[in-house]
Amino acid sequence: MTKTRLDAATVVNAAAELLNREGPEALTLGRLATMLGVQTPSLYNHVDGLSGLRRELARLNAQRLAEELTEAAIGKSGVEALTALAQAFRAYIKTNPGLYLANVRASASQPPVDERLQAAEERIVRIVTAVIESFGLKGDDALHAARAWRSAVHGFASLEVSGGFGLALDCDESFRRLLEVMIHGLQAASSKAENT
Amino acid sequence: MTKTRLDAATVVNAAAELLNREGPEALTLGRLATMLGVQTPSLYNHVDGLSGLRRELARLNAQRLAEELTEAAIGKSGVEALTALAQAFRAYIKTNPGLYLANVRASASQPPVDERLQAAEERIVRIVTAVIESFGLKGDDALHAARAWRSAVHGFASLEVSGGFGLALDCDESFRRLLEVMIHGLQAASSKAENT
DNA sequence: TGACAAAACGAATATGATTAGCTAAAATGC
DNA sequence: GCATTTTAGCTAATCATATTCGTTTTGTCA
Repeated sequence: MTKTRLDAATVVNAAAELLNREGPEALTLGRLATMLGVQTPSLYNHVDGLSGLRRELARLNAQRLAEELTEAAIGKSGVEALTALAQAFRAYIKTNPGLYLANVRASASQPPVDERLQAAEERIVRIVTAVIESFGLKGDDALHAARAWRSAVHGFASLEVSGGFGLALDCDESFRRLLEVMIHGLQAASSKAENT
Repeated sequence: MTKTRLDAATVVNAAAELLNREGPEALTLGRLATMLGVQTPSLYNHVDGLSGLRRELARLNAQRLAEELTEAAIGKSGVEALTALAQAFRAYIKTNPGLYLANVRASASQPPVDERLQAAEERIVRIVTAVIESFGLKGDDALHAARAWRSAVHGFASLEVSGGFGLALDCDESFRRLLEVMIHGLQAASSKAENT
């Protein structure tokens, strides 16, 4: 077991783990360096400071999520695909709460978005839209519906992991019902779109 | 116009404004002190450091939101109330993006929650639940439906202000359709609950 | 007016991010 | 295999920010 040298991926993965385990306050270059058995300035050989690290984390988050969603959707369509996608989405956020929530920020500020981040985000949109289309919606109807579906699932899981649901009411049951509501509503939207 | 002395409310309001205007990075005690024409340590007379300030901001956010929702729901019921509530919720987040998003964190960590924060959060849950009940749902059915509704609206507005909707597709129209989907789905859930 | 309490201040300290310059190890080219 | 070049890592120094302390100023009110 020889001590291998650090690389960017190792640094970013360790940062993601720290973020998930101890939350945003804990993500400090010092902590990260200790975790990796190295001095703080050495991290600058692999990431562009704290803000560069945050950019990498945003990319990692989008790529991991796209990965999970892709896998969940393979070989399914219609209601089955929509349900599988929703469950994968929620499971991802529960596994990566810190990483996921760290990337929900009031943005519209950094126009030069990372290329790989943008690619992964487009991939996510494409997967969701494709599944929605397998549901009978096309064009802008599908895009609006994809936004609705994503809002519901993202919103539920965000509130869940951030403790927004105070009450002692079963979250699994709530999620099941949310999906029922969305599927009913989308089916109605789908019928309506056909009569046009 | 004599120079009035500072108080806690002024400090917290200024912090909220800074957060909304320039985002979480910009919220620093130094910036805040400059903004208020005072030296940094003076702020400690009014708030308990940066983490105390963040607690106050969480409370302010919940109270402002509860306020807006209450006002929007007055004198309405059923679909009309649900729609008004959703629009008020979205409008609130668009007006207070920094303040709102700063309080979506992976928590479940600080058990000694501020009393006024908790009161305001309960108030929000009560308003939403009451409106859902005016829709024909009772007991746990109403609570699950309230979670669903809140997930959808919170999710939509969060994604909207954080730039999560990349495409150049009208957000107002997407929101209108999201509400249609939710209302359809909740009506279906309501009919189903009646046959029990 | 005089005493008390609250607010503000300057100075000092601690932590964390960042930069610079140096060294040693690893990769590369011959 | 050896010389050159690149790269990772280090120490030391600097900067920004949060926080504490003791003191001074400023309002309040008896």
